[in-house]
Amino acid sequence: MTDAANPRAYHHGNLRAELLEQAVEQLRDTPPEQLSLRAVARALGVSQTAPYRHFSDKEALLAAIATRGYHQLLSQLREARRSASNSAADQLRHVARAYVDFAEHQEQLFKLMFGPLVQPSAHHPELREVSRATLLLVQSILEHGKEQGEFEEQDTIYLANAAWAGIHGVATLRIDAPSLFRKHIDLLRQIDVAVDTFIRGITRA
Amino acid sequence: MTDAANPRAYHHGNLRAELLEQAVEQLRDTPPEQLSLRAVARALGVSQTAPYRHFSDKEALLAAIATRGYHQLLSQLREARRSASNSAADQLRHVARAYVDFAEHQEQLFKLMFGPLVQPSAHHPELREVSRATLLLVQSILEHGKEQGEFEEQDTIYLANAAWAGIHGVATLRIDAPSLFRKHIDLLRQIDVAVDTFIRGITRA
DNA sequence: TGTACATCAGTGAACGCGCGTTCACTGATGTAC
DNA sequence: TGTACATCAGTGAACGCGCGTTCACTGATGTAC
Repeated sequence: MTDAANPRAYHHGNLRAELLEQAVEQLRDTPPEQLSLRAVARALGVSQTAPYRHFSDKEALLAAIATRGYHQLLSQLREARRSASNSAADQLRHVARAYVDFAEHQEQLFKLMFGPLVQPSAHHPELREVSRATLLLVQSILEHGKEQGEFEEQDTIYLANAAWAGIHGVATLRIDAPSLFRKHIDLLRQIDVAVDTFIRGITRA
Repeated sequence: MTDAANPRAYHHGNLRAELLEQAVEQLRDTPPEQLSLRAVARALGVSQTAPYRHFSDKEALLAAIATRGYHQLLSQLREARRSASNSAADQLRHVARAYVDFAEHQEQLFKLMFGPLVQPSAHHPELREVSRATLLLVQSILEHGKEQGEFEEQDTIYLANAAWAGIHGVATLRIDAPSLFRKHIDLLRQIDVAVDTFIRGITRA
């Protein structure tokens, strides 16, 4: 999102965008709880109070990052679905891979998005909306499967939640229990086993 | 674990046990990252350096708490399995409920156990062992199901991971995405849908 | 049973740290005439 | 085109905070004879 015509605006310019970018950068190896406004400003060579021109407080910065993260995740999931065939099962497999991939490559950002620091429900309508859209995507795939006669007719909400939980669980355990879930495990195969088992569980006989 | 004969030992006594207990108590409404050694000591009416008689540093305290947590979780899961019938499917259902129940009632402790603050692999062999035992319990149920001819023959490790991920995902989303996973959702039904779908996916035709 | 001594659990003052946030300010940019 | 002024983005010093940890200490408990 850097202004290309203004790569390093000096006094005026795109500090807001640069703050977001730098914060995401720092989330590459810093847990969200340890992210510090001062450190972000420092890395940008700007005074530690400069961020307050663009964000009312730290929480506002975090919320903006999380929102950005959800947009990114959502667009990657949509892209994954688009790249799959018309089979709902196939779409689910692709989306699951993209989801875990996102968590794998943006670990701390993923944690911020699903952590207690920023709660979608609070005063962030945009954040709320975009996080909801993620779940709706999964629901939509299941609906599609039903319409095509691929899947059994069941309560979509609970089923979608179950599917999402399975995917989210793989992503989370990979991060949170690496000693049990990383060694000797082929991640792609693990995802496929989880998704395929789920699909077999809801496929029309 | 309080020494019953010595409920409030004054100068000597069970400070170590009381520190653990108080820390767990504080984890009832404080995220693990915010748990402070000083606050624990303060709550016990003891000087802020007293804990250093019993734990070499903060991390040692956290590791002890996590170990305790795993023991507790493990024993509750075993109890759940014991209370189920001989059917592997039934056992899985009971264990899943106990797992989510634990996470629901000991949210912050659960996060500590699966968070980055304490890593089982490091210098905590007991922690490592007991966290591994949790996964082995799930594996054992699946093996049992195979032996009884209930379940199909498949790679147990990947299947156990998938089952665990599904359960862990429900527990985690319940905590981390309450706005999407709490309202209008009957938790018990949600668990059953997830487990039953999984079971149907691996049941012998 | 009594004394001398070692050990052990707890004290309290002090250290240095990085943090979020406030405040009054400065100097550059944009606008009206 | 030039001047007067308002606005806006950034500065730098300072605040108060709670933290983990160290240090030299004290006083109670346990042990040997």
